[in-house]
Parts: sequence; structure tokens; C-alpha cells
Amino acid sequence: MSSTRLADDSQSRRERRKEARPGELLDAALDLFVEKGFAATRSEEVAARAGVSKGTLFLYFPTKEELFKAVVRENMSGRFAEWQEEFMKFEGSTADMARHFMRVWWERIGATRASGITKLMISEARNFPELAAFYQQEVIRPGTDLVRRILQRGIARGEFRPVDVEYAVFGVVAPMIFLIMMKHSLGACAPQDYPLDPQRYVDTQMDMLLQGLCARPGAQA
Amino acid sequence: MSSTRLADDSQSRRERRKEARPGELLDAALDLFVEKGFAATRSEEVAARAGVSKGTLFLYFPTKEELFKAVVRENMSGRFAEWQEEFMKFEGSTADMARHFMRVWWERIGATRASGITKLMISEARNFPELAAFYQQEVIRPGTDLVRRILQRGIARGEFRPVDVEYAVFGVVAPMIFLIMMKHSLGACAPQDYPLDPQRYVDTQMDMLLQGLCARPGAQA
Amino acid sequence: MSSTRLADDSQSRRERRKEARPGELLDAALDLFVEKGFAATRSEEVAARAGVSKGTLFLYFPTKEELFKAVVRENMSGRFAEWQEEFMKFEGSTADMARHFMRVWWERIGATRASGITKLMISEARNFPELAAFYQQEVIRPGTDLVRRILQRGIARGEFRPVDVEYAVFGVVAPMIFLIMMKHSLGACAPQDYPLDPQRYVDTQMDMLLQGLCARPGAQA
Amino acid sequence: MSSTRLADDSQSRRERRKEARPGELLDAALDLFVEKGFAATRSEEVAARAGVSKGTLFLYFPTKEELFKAVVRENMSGRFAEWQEEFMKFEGSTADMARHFMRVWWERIGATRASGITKLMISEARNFPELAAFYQQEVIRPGTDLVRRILQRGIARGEFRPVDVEYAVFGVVAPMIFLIMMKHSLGACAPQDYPLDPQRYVDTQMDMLLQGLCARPGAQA
DNA sequence: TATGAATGAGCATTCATTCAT
DNA sequence: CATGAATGAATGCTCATTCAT
Repeated sequence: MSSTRLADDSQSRRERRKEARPGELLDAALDLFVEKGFAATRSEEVAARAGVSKGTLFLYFPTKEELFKAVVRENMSGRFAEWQEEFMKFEGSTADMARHFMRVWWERIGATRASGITKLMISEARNFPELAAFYQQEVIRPGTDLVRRILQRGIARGEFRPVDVEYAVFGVVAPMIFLIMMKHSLGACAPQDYPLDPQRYVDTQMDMLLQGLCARPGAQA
Repeated sequence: MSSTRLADDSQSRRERRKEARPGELLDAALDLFVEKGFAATRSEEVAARAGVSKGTLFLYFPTKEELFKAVVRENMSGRFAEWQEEFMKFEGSTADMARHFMRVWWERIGATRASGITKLMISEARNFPELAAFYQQEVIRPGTDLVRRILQRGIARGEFRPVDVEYAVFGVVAPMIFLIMMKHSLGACAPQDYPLDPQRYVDTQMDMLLQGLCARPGAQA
Repeated sequence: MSSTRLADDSQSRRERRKEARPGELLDAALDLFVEKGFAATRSEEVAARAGVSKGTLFLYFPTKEELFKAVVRENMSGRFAEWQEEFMKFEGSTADMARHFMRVWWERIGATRASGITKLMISEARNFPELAAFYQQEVIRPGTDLVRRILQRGIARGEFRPVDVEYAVFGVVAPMIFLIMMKHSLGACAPQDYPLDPQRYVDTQMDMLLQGLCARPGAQA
Repeated sequence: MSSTRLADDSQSRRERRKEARPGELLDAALDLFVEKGFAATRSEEVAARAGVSKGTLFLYFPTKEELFKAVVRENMSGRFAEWQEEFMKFEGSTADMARHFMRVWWERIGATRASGITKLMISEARNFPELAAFYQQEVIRPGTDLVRRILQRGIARGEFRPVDVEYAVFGVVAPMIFLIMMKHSLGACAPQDYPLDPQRYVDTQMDMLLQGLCARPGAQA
């Protein structure tokens, strides 16, 4: 509590801010890129939202394009590998596993700012093909792999009907993507038209899907 | 007769081109807007793709923004009313009706250039809120209304389980939107990673959905 | 009155219009150039005001600059030569002669659309130096020559004091120019601020001037 | 002291330039607008004359029109209030007062770059009506008010004949405006045709006017 | 002749990027 | 490291001019 400590404190706070700079810039950039797209976002605005000057932005990211790439990479957390393990250990019905997967996804990705990356990538893919390829590899493929494995587990254990797995995967993925797109696009414009309760949305979709997937004795299409 | 013909012929090459211009420009603009987004599309490129000079574009659309709006409006033709009637006359199981709806949608929208509008609107909604509202009214609402009516018919006739219709609608819409987004975004970048056969995709999704929706005597989740 | 006559009539009317075209274009151009300046006047607007199409304008005047020159030349009536004669025949006091000159000037130039040329030339002189030189020769010099001759007559006949003629000329010219500039500039913007009665203005200025010029027995500055 | 000086010196070359920029730009713009008119002056040329790049101009003035307005406002300083006082204190004949007024006007306005504003305003009034109204209020009215007061003083003190003051004002103003217009228009094109010695011009005009205004015992028009 | 669609050079304005401080 | 003034390439848009009809 001495004045020295105070000085040290403000010193360390400044240091912390200094180290936090790139992160703050990436956060600001993510928001703006998601909101307005890459081309329509002005570098200066990113800097302003992060509370620094235009020049500082270019101190950390040599070009706007590099900033964009950094934003995507930063938020493309390859958490799927980790989830993979988590799910391999899962004991219980595959239906519960799938429901659990969805809830985890919503908590850790869907509900967070990271979900903006999906909107961003889908909107800008054709302007950044290399990045799109990277995203494909690092996010999409692991994600669909995980879903595929869940489906295969269900089928192998006789819990699910033997469906066309390759395409059934999209039955899980599509509602996730759709929810994200609505959240960041039309839903952000006219919230009154999209009173979506995400939890209820996720549950409803999963219920429908699982009804469709689950093997049942006397079922007929 | 020949002199009459001569008069008719006065719709010369130039004239014919003139009437075709707006359409050609809108076509070119749709492709580019879908591909690169509104901001990243240069007016001159739109003109060039339509085979005219920069100036000509502005002869038909006073600003780039008006061009954008025209592109959206042009492709938003309220085909839903017509479908509505078509479906109200439908005789047969609601499952068949739903399958038919999906195929018709794919033929008339999904597979055509009009599907680009969806990608466009979702990507740019927040930059064009008025347009987004318009799109919401003219496209989204009629579309979801139609789907809702199909679901309600199925439930009323005891063919479908009594599901949460409001959210179940998205079970139909999400795969459609997802397919479009992939077609115009990641799928357009790396076709080899998306060897999606749309017909098969559509059928698979519908089968899964209908499995989930159809009422079955002794079924339990 | 026969239909043939009617046809002939309309024929001749068309012919007359055809011949009148350049004049109508020059009229329209004069108005617009005076109002907005050369650069800010659009060729199309000139054509529209003359009731013809853009193309027709360029049929008569190869460039906008040529149109401008034609406008100036057309309205630079070298009437001063003719006035010169008229005034040389004048009998009566030089004061009356001067008053007469002013009134004639007002009637034939000041009050007419031709006065716009003065505003135009003064505003655009530095953008059209050759034209300015031409104007100088054809209008300014003859005009000041005429005024100079009137002053010299007055002095020669002992009616006027022996003033510095070269500069006294501007005593006559300045109020004329001023009146024109106000009419076409500030006065045209805020008429309520310039309730100038030109006749009264002209008379007052001449009275003051003549009071100053007229030789009087016991006068002292 | 040296460290203090260092701090003071922090108003470096760059800083000093920054503060001078708007003024330099306004100076350059005034010259060009007077010379070529608003429409014919290119922004880049203004910047170049001020020794900066195109972009810098727009850093200080958001549009060309705002630049124009700033140029006019900047040079419209209401010096008239100050003159008013100066003249109210004047002791001596009203004729001397008027001569003094003219000389002061020439020194402080007529001979300076500020006179360009008059040419500018008169040439562009109809393109900038709001600005014209402002100019009318801030410059014209105070100016004519001052002249009117001088005339009234002369009449009240029996030095001047009881003339139509409202219109007589223009007898003073017209030669001033005329001189300015010539200086910036035809006179600037062909100096050899206008070897006007402003001092002599001003004196001649005032002499003529005062001769016309001064009350004389047995005078008759 | 008259038209008006088409052109493209030209200009105002923006914005990513640089760099002196 | 941080700043923000300065830059100039890029782009939307205008308008004089052309030319097929």
C-alpha cells in the first residue's frame, strides 16, 4: 500500500495491458469483421474500439489481411481433439452423448464470441481461399469427424438405425450453423423476429434428430 | 406486310440490348456480390462482367447501394404464394408433401442463381438493415409459413407427432440454408472437400426428419 | 386554310424552329452559364432547357467551350458603334446626353438578358483569357470610348469641369457594372435585400455624377 | 532551464506545420477559387499549392464545399464594427472622413487577398445561396451601414446635399466593387489594358462623388 | 437532322499504410 | 512502444462527347 507499491501496481497494470494489446485488438476486430465484413471494416475503427491509435494496430499486425487471419486463427481453437478424448471416455447411451455434445458446443462455442468466426468464414471464404482451406482442415473436418464418430458409435451399438453417415452428419451440423448465422445476421437486425431461445432450439433439434435416428423395433418410414 | 415488318424490326440490336441491360447488370452484380460481398465488389467489375463500361452501370442504377437493393429485390419474387396454393391442393401423405416441397425448392431456388441471394442477405444483413427487414418479410416469413403449414397438416392428420412446431420449422429450414451456404461459400472454394450430391443430401435430410416426425404407435424417445 | 396549307404551315413552323435552334440553345446556355458558371453548368441541362436532346446540342456546337464562346459573341452586340453615331448627332446639353446614354444602355442592355454576359465575362475571364481579350476589345473599349467621348464633349463645351477623363470614365461605368452584378448575383439570391428600382438607381447615380462633373461658377471642392 | 526548453520545443516542426495547415490550405484555396471559380478548381490543385497531398486536404475539410465555406468565413472577419468606432471618433469634415474611409478600405481590404472574397462571392452567390445570405448579413449590410452613416453625418452637418441616401450609398460602393472585380477578373488577364493606379482611381472617384455631394450655395443641376 | 445509349477520362473522397515525433 | 499527421493508390460517380439508329 506504499506509494512504491502503487507505482509498481500501475506499472504492472500497464504491462498487463501491453501484453493484452494484441488480444484486445483481435477481440475488437472479430466483432467488427462479423458485424460488417472484412472489406467494410475500417482499420481505424478496430483500433478505436480497442482503445488504441491507428498506428498501434499496425505495430502488431502488418496489414489488415494479417489481422483478419490472426482473428480467425485465434478463434479457431482446435478444441475438437480435446473433446474427442472427452467423448471417447463417455459412458452411457449415444443419444445422451449427442445431447451432451450439443450442449457443450453451445456453451463453449455457440454462445460465445467465437461463434462469430463461423459467420465470418462463411461470409468471406471466397475472398480468403487459403484461410478457408485452413478452416476446413482445422475446424470443419475435426468437427464433422467427431459427429461422425458419435453416429458410428450409435449405429455400432445398435442404438441408431444404419443411416447414410456421411450425409447424416449434416443433420447435426446444419442446425448449429443455422443458429449461429441467425444470431449474427438477420437475428441481430430484427431481434423481435427471432425470439429464439437457443437452449430450447438446440434441444428441439436434437430431439427431432434422435427420434429419427434411434432404432426402434416396429418402425416404418 | 414488309413495311410493317420493318417497323417491327425497329426494335434493333441496340434497342434490344437496352432492354436487356438492367437484367444483365443485375445478373453480373448478383454473381459478384455473392462471390466477394458488397464492399469488396467494384462497380467497374460489375460493368465489365455485363460487357458494358463503368458509366453504363450508373445509367441504370444511380448508386452501388441501389444496385445492391435491386439485385435483392429482383430475386425475391414472392413465389411462395404460388407454392402455397400448389401445396394446398396436394393430395397424399404429408411426408410425401414435405419431400415434394424440398425437391421443388431445390429445383426452383436451391439449384439456381437465386440461392445466391440467401448467402448475400445473410452475409450483408447488418450492413443493410432495411433490406434485411424487407427480406425477412418477403422471403423468410412466407417460407417458414409454408413449412409451418405442412407440419401442422401432418400433425392434424395424425401423421406427425405433436412437436413444437415453431422450432421444428427450423429442422426443415436449417438444412436448406446450410446447403446454400456451403454451395456459395466453403464449397465454392474447395469443391473436392464438398462432394455433396444435393439430391442425395436433400433426401437424406428429409428421411431423417420424417423419421423423427412421423407418429409411431409404441415409440418412446 | 386547306389541309395542304396546314401541312405547309406545320412544315414552315418546323423549319422556323430548325433555324431557331442555335438561338434557343444560346439563350438557354446564357441563362445557365450566368446562373451557375461555366463549369457548373451541364450540357444536358442546356439542351433540356432548349427543348432538345443532348446530341442536338453537339450538332450545333462541337464542344461546351465553343458553346460558351458563341454565347458570349452572340450577346456582345457591338452596338456601341451604332450608338456612337446616334450620340454624335445628339443636340442638347452633355448632361442630357449622358442621361440619355444611361437610359438607352439600361433599356437595351442592362434590363435585358444580354446583361448576363457581363456577369459571365467577369466571373469567367481568367478561365477564358482569349475570350476576355476579345470582350475587352469588342465591348469594353468601345463602351469606355463612348463614355470618354461624352465626357470630352462636356469638357470641351465648358459644361463639365476638366476632370481626369481616363479615370472619370469609371465613374460612369462602375455603377452600370455594379447594377448588373447585383442583378445576377446577390440580388438574385435575396431579392428582399435588394429592392433596387433600377430606374431610380440609374437616375440617382447620374444625378450625383453630373453634380460632380458640371462646371459651376463659384464651386470649390 | 534547458530541460524546460526541451519541453517547450516539443512544438516541433511537425506540430507547427499541423497548426498552420488549415491556414495554408485556406490561402491556397482562396487564390484558386478566385482565379478559376469553385467548380473549376480541383481539390488536388489546392492541396498541391499548399504543399500537401490530396489526402491531407480532406483531413482538415471534409468536402470541397466545406472548404469553400471555410474560405469565405475565414475572410469575412467583421472588421466593420471596429471601423464603425474608429469613424464615430473621427473629427473633421465628412468629406475628409469619406476619403479616409476609402483609403483605409483600400489598404485593409481592397489591396489584400481578402478582396478576392468579394469576387468569389459575387461569382458564386447563386451556387451557394446560404453562404450568400451569410455574406449579405456579415459583410454587405455592415459595410453599407457604415457608408450610410457617413452620408447621414454629412447631410446632418449640412456638408452634403440632402440626397437619396439609400441609393447614394451605391455611389460609394459601386466604385469599390468595380475596382475589385477588375483586379481579379479582366484586369488580371490583360494587365496592360488596365494600368489602373488604384490610389489614383480611388481618389478620382471620391473627388467626383464629393463634388456631387457637397452642398454649395448657388448650385443647380 | 435528331436522338439518347454508351463511353471513359476526370474528379472528389476514402482508407490502409507509413513515419517523424 | 505509441501516436496521429501525412500519403497516395483505389474507387464511386459525373459528365462532355460520340455514334448507331
